[in-house]
Amino acid sequence: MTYSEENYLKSIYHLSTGTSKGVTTNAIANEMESKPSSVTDMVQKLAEKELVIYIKYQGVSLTDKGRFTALMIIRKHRLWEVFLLEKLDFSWDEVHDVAEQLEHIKSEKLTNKLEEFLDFPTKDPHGDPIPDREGNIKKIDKKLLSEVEAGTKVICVGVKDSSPAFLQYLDKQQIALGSSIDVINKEDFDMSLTLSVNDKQMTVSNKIAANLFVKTL
Amino acid sequence: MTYSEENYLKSIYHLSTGTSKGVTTNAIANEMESKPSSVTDMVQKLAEKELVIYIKYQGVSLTDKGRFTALMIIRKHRLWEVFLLEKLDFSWDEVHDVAEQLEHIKSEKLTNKLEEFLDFPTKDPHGDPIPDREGNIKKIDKKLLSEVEAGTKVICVGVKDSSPAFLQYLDKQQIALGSSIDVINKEDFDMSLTLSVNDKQMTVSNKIAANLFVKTL
DNA sequence: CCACATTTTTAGTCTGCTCTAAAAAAGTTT
DNA sequence: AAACTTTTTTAGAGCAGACTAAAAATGTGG
Repeated sequence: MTYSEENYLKSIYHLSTGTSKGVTTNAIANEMESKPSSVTDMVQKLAEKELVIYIKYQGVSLTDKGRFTALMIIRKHRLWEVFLLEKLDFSWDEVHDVAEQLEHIKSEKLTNKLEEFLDFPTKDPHGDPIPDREGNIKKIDKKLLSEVEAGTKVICVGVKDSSPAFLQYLDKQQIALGSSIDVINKEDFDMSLTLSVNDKQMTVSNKIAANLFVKTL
Repeated sequence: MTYSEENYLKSIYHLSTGTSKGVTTNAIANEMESKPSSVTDMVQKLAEKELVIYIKYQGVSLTDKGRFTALMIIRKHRLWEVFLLEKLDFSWDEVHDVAEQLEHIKSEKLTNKLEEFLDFPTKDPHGDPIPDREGNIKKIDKKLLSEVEAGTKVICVGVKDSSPAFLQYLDKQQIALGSSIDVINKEDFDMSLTLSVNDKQMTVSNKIAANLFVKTL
């Protein structure tokens, strides 16, 4: 299994959660910042290895084997993110790029020992669930902060946009995973929200709220 | 800098310590389990990047830039070995293969944070010194156990052969880094040694003794 | 110092992954 | 359903890294 094949499987996995239809070559090329023709090539190779099912002009979907492989890569990625944040004091926005490299390290023992060392975390620093060693992944019920009614108390469980700019904004506002958020008011005019986060009052735009996942209590 | 280029630099570094002459393509091919013609190709590429000095038919040597790069890879390798052994409970013989992958992760911040997390170790689990972030590496004065006179007390500081078979043998005999070894007798006939290790008496062959580095007190 | 063996390089080929440009299929409009 | 647009695939080519086989340089023994 090459570095490149692993990245394709990961992208296909991410694109196929939520839809039951096949993922298009264009979508994959877009996600991976490559070209559709390159995707076609690689997807044919993955189909030969029985990691995906590929029907010409119809898109791609993962086989059980392919899905498991993808989940193991995601497992590694998210475990390393936890390690970087909790043990090495990386910040929320710095973990992704390094984890992108670490996810390709091949050693089942390493992955499982790391999981143990971290005390079997179930979520990564962005609030996404970590698959277990059998490839089981829990769906976390979460909604966007922008969909919450005024007067509701919620807890921050993740982000939709994980760009450094957004994550740094959240750091600055002291909004982190697990932060308790009280929606005080929702302005009809621009859908901006007045919040109370850790007893500090603030106003955030609808764009911010539409990128923050929360859990109602 | 590619994965492959890094491995070449590392090999050239290891082969050039001890000799002042250029390293031959044959020696590199041998070390890397590849072919001399492949080495010639790569070495020319490294010379263009000013990482090595290469004179046709005369061998290769590292430039300052190349040596620094090699030392940073070795630094990462050895820090990861310490991490695997101390934090994840890997055994002496299991660390190498995984560290071989981890040494290629590109993030200066990761390396330095890892070093800090491990409390700035100066040696890896095989007793080899860890270069600091400026590329300084301490020479450790050590001799082979086979060269020690009978009646001398020494401390185990490293291994010459680091094959799993040898390391597993040492584990079984409970010989580890830092073990105190008392050379009780040296048999003239076959040069085998009678030792006292942690108050346990044992006999080892000359071959064993010729692969164990020790420090006299 | 010539002949032979060894080492090292060159030339040409292969594989994996990517790309551009062109062709083919699918989807959309009217 | 024909004409047009978009998506997707094919064809051909490039680059990195490795290899084999052959040629060139070096080293060595008589």
